[in-house]
Parts: sequence; structure tokens; C-alpha cells
Amino acid sequence: MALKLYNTLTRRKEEFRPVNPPQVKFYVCGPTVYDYIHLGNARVFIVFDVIRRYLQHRGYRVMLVQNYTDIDDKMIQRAAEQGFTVPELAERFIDAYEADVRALKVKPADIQPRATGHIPQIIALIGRLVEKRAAYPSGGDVYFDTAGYENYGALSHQKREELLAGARVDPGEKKRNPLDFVLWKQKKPGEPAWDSPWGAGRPGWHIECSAMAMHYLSETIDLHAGGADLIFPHHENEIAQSTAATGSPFARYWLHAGYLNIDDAKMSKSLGNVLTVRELVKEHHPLDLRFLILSAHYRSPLNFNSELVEASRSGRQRLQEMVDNLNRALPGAGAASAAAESRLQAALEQARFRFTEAMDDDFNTAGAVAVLFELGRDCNIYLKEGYPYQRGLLEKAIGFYREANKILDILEMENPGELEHDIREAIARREKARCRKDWTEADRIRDALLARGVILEDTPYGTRWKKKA
RNA sequence: GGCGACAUAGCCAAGUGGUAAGGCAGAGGACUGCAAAUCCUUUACCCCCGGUUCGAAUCCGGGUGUCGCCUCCA
Repeated sequence: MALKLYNTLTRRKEEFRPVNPPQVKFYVCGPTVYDYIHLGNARVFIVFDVIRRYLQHRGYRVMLVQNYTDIDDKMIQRAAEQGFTVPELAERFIDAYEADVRALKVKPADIQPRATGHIPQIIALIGRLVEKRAAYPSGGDVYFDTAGYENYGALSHQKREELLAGARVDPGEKKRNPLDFVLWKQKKPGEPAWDSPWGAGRPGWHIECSAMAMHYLSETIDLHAGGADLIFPHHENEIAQSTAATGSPFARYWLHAGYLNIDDAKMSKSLGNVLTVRELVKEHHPLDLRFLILSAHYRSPLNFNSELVEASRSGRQRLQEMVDNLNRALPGAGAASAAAESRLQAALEQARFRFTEAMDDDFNTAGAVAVLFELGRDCNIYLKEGYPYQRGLLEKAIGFYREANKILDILEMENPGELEHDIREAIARREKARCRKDWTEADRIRDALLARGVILEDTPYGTRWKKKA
């Protein structure tokens, strides 16, 4: 079965064919580190984290590069406002980024280069463009000449004239053409700057990604990804400058994550509805946020509000408890019997197939999650009716969830562990009370344990406990 | 104005032309000392109007509505 993915460039689902299988060269546009990341940023990183993991699961050797934009107008402005130097600001928010994203179970990229660490590569790339007359110096700046690049607009599917109609023309611009974009920006007093053949200055926004992608991956990479709002101008410009420099296609597949809205409104400073991950994880379990994000398709717009997280919490809880119960059943399970023929056995095979089928279809995580629930029902039935359990069957079921969770990472797969000694004793005391039908005492103990965060559930095979979520 | 996406139950959300996955919430039932959990049952003129087809949520045309991009933005 083939893996298909939607390519923004062609607007089609295409079969995934990397340049050099099993290698996959993957570049994701990372954060500008001037502030804490918000949930919209988080969606992008979560979604591409899952895509990366799925590619690995499919046997690809993925090399993931994700940059930090640590120099640009916003960085300079914010640093000035807060009385930091630009590098200090970057340091601070790179740390914050790493902590936030770790909470959301996003694995770090293989390489996380910073723009300021790659000024020579950036200057060299600009040099190539100037040499080829694809770019021109103008009054201390260097601009990319969009008029000389034929396919400008290919990614955003806009014609040059159409883009031109909406382009802003500032008086005093040093551009030849309103669509031209800056590759190198002349230093203004007090700004951080590096020496270059065109004078002191700093890189423009788009050029860093091209330079670093080429430096760490290759001139033609397999996957390039980011949020949907990067399609124009950022990715369009990356394509133009990279292709103009190398003559080779820059990326085979362009992947873009959909927007995340808050209460059906776009997240924006002016509406005051920007939700940072930092704040959200104080109120919600990070895995509930991750689960919510993965329960929609990555290209669809996704709405966010607290009711939706609540619904996700309930759903995820159901899966979590089911998996915990599988784990708890394991120690008491009997040896594998030969005749493992059961409904669960068949359901497991179905689930494996359907999970892959969903993920192969442009990373349909919503479909994949549905498979987890469907199998979950069968597992619950088995836990209820399959006693005494067969070890092999339980192991297979746990194995499936473990594998799926290596990709989605929405559940805690570790064994729930043991309770403190005194709590175990309390549970035993309650059992005795229940045997002599002393319901008052039994309920008293149950309430006391609840106050300590332990919930008890009585089943036909004994009392089960879980920690309060 | 140009370009584009989307419209599926109370809510969220899959869906590859062949009588509509899954989740949340609700209702009823089973189990239970009570609870919790779990299981069973239950809820859809797939935005509207045409067309193609034996057959359309799915394809085509036309509406309507929502959102996005065209400007820094994940």
C-alpha cells in the first residue's frame, strides 16, 4: 500500500516518493523566538511531529531540520522593549519553546539551526543569486528580482499580476518591483549586524530557511512544511530564491497545516485571544491538547475552546483507562493457549490494517484515532468477558497500542505502577468490610481514598484502582 | 477585486459513486450494596437547486453561507 500526501504545490494527493529512499529530508519552518509559542504554533509542531514519526514507522530514515528564527524585525523590537539584547531574547525563548513543546510530546528535530549561526551560508547564497543576476543590491540592501523568476506564484497559485494588485508600494522603497523581497537588510543604528559584500546588515526572513535547508539537507529536499499562512509569501519566496540559485527544484512536497481558531475567531493580538501553550498547560493536560489537535485532519481548520478540550479529555480518558486495565490484567493472565481464536484476535488484525490505511491517506489522524476507539471497545469486552485472560492476546493488544502511541503519543503506556503500602492496606480493609456487608465502613474508606486521589472500582474479579486524572 | 478552502447528528469529526466511521454530550437498559467503569440500545431529508449515473455525501454546473490568502503572522 502506498503512502499518499497532499502537496500544496500540485493541490493533489500524490504518492510519496522521496528522492533517495529510504532517506527522507524534511524541513519544518520553526518559531521566531520573540515570545512564547501559542496553540496555533503548537498545532504545526505536533502535526509534523506525528508525520515525522509515521514516516519513520513506515521505514523511512528521516532527517528533520527545524530552524529558529533568531534575528528579524520582531526580535529587534521586542528585545529593545524588554531591555534585552537580541541574543538574550533568543536564548530565553528558545528555552521556553523547548519546554513547551516537550510538554506536548513533540520530539526535537535532528538539527535545530539558528539563523544567526549561519550567516556565512546565507551570504554565500545571496552571493550566488547576485552573481546570477537573480538578485540586485540597492542602497545597502539586496533584493530578489521576482520579475526575472518565471514561476513566481506557483505555490500560492497566484499570477504575478494578481499578486501585484494587492502588493503594497511604499514610497522610498529601494525595490525595483513591489513583489521583490529583501535578502539582505542594511544595518540601522543600534541594530545587530554582520559584515557582508554589500555592507553591514542582517539577513531577510526568507533566505535563512533556504540556506539552512540546503546546508544541512540538500539542494532538493523531500518535504518542506509549515503553517498555511507561510504559503505566501514565505514559501513562495523560498522556492523562487532556491530554484534561482541552484536550478534544481527546492522541495518535492510542500505540506501545510491548517489554522487553529479560538472560539471560531482567528487568533490575534487585537482580539486578545492568543492562547500560549504555557498558559494552557496550567489548565489542561498537555496530552488532551495533543489529542484534540490530532482528532482533526491536519489540513482542516480546527476550532478551540474549553468545551472541546473537555470532550477530548473524556475521550482520551476512556482510551487511557482501557490501556491501563489491559496492563493491570497482564500479570494475572495465563500462558498463551494455542486456540487464541477470539473476537479480539480478529479485531486486532483489522485495527492494524485500518490504522495504516488511515495514516497512509495523507496522515488521517482522525481516522487513526477512531481505530483506537473501535479496538478499545473490543478490548473492554474482552476484559469483561474473557476472564481468565490469555497472556498472548493481552500482549498483542498492548503491543498494538504501544505501536500506535509511538506515532500519536496521546496515551501513557507505562504500567500504572503500585500504590503506597497504606493505601493497599486500606483497600484490603475495605474488601473485608464489603464481605461482611459493612457498607458504611466500605464507603468511608472509598471516600477517604478518593480524597487522596485514588478512585476505586469494584469489578467481579476484585477491586480496581486508578489515580484521579 | 483576484485566488482558494470548507459546509456531514446537540457538539467535534472521518468518509476512496454502491443504502453514513469514531468520539463527546443526552435518553433508555444490563451489571453493581451504592457508586465508578464497562457493555447493549437509541438519535442524520450528508447547506439549497439542477445535471451525469442503474446508483451521488462523494462527480459536474449554478446558488447560499462561513473562513482564509493576496500585507508581518504558524
